[in-house]
Amino acid sequence: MSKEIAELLFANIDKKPEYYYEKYPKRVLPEGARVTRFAPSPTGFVHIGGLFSALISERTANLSKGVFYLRIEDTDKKREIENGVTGIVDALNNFNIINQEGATSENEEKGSYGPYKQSQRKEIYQTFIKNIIEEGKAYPCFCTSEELEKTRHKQEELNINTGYYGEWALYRDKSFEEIKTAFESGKSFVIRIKSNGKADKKVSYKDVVRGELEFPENDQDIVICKSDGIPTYHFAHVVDDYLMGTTHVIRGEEWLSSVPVHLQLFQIMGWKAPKYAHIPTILKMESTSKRKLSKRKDPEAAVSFYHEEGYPINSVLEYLLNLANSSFEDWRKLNPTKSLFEFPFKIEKLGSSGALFDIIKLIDLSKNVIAFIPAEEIYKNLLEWTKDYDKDFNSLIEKYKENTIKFLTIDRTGKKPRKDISKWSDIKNLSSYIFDEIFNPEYEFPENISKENLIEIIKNYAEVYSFDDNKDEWFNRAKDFSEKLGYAGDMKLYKENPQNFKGNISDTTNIIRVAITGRKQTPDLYEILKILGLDRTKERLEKAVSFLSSK
RNA sequence: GUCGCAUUAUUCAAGUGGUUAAGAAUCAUGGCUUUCAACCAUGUAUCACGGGUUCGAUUCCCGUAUGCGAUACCA
Repeated sequence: MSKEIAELLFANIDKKPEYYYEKYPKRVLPEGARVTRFAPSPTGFVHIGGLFSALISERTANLSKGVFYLRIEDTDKKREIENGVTGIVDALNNFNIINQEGATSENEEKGSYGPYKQSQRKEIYQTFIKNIIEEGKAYPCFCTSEELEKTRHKQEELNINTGYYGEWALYRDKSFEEIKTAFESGKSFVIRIKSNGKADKKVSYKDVVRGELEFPENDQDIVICKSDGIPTYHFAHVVDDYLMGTTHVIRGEEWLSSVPVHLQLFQIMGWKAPKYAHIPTILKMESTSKRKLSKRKDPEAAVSFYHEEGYPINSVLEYLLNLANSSFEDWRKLNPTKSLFEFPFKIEKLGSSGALFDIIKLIDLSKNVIAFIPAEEIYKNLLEWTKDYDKDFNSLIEKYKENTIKFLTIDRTGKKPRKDISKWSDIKNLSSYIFDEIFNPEYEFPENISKENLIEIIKNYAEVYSFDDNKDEWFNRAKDFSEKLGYAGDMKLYKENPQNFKGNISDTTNIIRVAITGRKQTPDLYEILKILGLDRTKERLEKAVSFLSSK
């Protein structure tokens, strides 16, 4: 009888499972190689949690000499957005996460286990569905949503578990004739599995990150094929990951509760289930409660945010890697110059609790990453980034390429490079004083020095400054000039008897700094003066004096 | 309601039946420095709570609380 049902429902399907077993042979891979995938739905931008998951999958595959592929789970046409696939591919590529197989753009893909878009695999799913109907393991259900609703209400009244199971599974044991009548009347139907699970029995399995876990068996006759003929996620997952040879399913913890269903589905299909690794969600603190990063409220949820802000790719990747394996930090300390792709990442070492996204930590990490990038390379990145996000600044740094690089070089050489840049977008503000076009000083002079003294210092400095000094000469000159005006040139002397001086060299050099750059914090002043050149230095000093005089 | 997962400082976290409970960020204080940054030093945890098992529990067990998730013809 089940054969007739299968034929009735899926007359158009003429292939057998064997066809696909042959078409997609077992992968030939080295011992221990892991095959993983990133399987998003094209329903919006890529979430930072998605990138996290993709990174972990990619690392797990590549470190084991396996395969990482990208599968598009577009079985829900209602939620799909335009160019969703391109968005995903771009997002991954922007972060140097490259899939060996799968989608490469909206309608293109590579690899021999495709198609990698679920919407194009309908025939495959239906072949397997037809097959298990024939075997009597699945059946059509013609219930309307009203009928299902009614069942649910009744169950709620009786205070028992809701759902489609056991005696509540209305179409489970219908005769062929009844099914035929319903089918021929054109009623829409779904395909459900005939669950053999018992809610009072337990299944256990070993999760790669969480260890031994135990759940009640699934007793629901869950839907595997929707009325539009497209399978549900659950069924598509089982078929795809089997045929594509996935060894490790890495996904968010929201799937944990579905594991019994998936295990059961594999068992029904007669296939060996892959290993599962359920990774924690990335959360955000809001007032006092933790919550999932939300696409609507949190700009930092979208990976494009990091791109737009100009965080280096590696900063974001290192941050995520560190979230995944906290030993990353120690490794990085021991291997400051190695590529992050050499880090012996272990999915087994993942924590299982949700981590708060900590942008302050990201910023710190990013400063460290940028500190070790040579100036020329920073310049290249900056040029690239400003091209997309700050055209004006882009033309400025192109025009003054040499000065920009010189500026970026200050305090960047040696073992302890300056750590003041956390993202490309910081640079404009940090460097604004070397470009006359955007120099707009606020003159944050120290409060404890009188206006007259400030003017005196600046005017005198304009007279003694010599462009040709080397650094030592320059500093000695600053010392002499400070002492002449009554400021201590030697900090030790000053600290012993501060009352003997009007101030110290730190005051005078700082005043010069503010006069030249408009601000209190800058890298090495000597180098800045070198970049500006003699004329502009004088000009700046005059400008500061007239600013002060006019106050 | 039912089921599952989680809980070590402000944050990320390592780790163990007996330890001074790693490390990193943040914050605070001090030091060094011509400024800032950096750097150095120091400080910050009754290991959620309550019971048990044990000579001994943060670690094992049971409850409670809180958070998160699942309970769809969404993924």
